[in-house]
Amino acid sequence: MSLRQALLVTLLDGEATGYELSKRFDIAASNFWNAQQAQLYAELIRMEADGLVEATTVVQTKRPNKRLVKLTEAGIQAIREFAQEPSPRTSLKDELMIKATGIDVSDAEAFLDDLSRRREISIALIDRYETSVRSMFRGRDEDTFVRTTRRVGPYLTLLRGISLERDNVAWCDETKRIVTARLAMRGASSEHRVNRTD
Amino acid sequence: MSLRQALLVTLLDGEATGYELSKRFDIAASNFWNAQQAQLYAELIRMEADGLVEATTVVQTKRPNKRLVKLTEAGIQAIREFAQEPSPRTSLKDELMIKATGIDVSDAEAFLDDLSRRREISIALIDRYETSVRSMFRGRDEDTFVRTTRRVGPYLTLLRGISLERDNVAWCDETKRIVTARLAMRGASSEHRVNRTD
DNA sequence: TCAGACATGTAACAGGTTACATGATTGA
DNA sequence: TCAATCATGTAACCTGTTACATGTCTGA
Repeated sequence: MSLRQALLVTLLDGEATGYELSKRFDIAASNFWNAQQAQLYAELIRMEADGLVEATTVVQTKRPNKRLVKLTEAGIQAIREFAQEPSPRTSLKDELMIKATGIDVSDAEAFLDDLSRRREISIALIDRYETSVRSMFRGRDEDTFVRTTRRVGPYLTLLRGISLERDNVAWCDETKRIVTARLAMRGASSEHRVNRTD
Repeated sequence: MSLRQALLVTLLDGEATGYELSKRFDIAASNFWNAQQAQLYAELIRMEADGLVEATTVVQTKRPNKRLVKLTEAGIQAIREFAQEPSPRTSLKDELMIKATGIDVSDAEAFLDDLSRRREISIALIDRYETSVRSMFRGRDEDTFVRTTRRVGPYLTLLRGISLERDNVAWCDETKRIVTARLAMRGASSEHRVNRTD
């Protein structure tokens, strides 16, 4: 149940509506957590019942009414308690890796398409994360930023996101190289590949 | 429902019992998928019903009987069909990143402990993955291996696993540096930190 | 005029986790 | 003798996903 904790730390950026939170989540937390908005609204209701957040309804005339959610002292306390427990290892699920494992029995073309799609997504994410870093720095260099900012947490996760996506790009390039080389070979000389003991 | 596909490609390494599969999964698939064994046995039963795998019961006297599971033609076909569909973006969930985001209100010591635990795990995984690569290569260099091996898929995912864990180590080191620097600062000079506009 | 942003929720279903049940064999 | 390995499964519970419901405002 760490969706709850993910929401709590996201609320450190200030109060928000469920709708805003789901966007903030997409931008700020996208490199380490994900959630559907249906799940998010449900969890917010439970968090309110447990006293971790407070909600005030803002009546709007031109829009549906909204519920502004903010952290309570108990919510901040819950973040501190969570920090005391050791974290399990990252669990990741990447369908592209399943396909990579099965490449030797599958169609290489479709896999290469998937690879280049993934590469583009990663490039776009790097750009987004780097823009976030620049706006956090506000002209300061890294050292000054780290010494003077009130919140360094979001910067740490952005660093991880950037290196993760750069690595993704590098892997896509390397994999494309290997898969294309084998494709080219297959056409050229199938006689070399008979009776291998591999 | 890609646990199914993850199991299918894992079975490309040859037939196995559910028990063996769960271990193989831990070793070979741990850098891109995870599953509980309860889930795995249940899925294998469904896969058998769908004709993707065949199971034969091996009677044992000194051990409980076991069911050897292997891929059918339909199973291999299912891998091919899966490869045709585009993959969604990776979904990752990393509690350590939640803690990093909340570091500014939490206890830094506990976080640093978690960091060094994570670092150790990553170091151990790199070692394990590199051993796997060496045993795959069987003395060949990368280029020769790629040109002559029957299955390059597992190598591709190992490459991703190695770079992922190296990156993890680098992030842990960088993060430790930043967090310790801020810790040291806090004690030294709180007057510098009053009335910042940040 | 039409898509997309704003805004909150419910219901049904699918997927994943934890605990339990059973019990012999093997190596430290 | 004690923990780990081999070996398969069920049941209860928790989490996560998809589809649906509703309706206005704003900008292209």
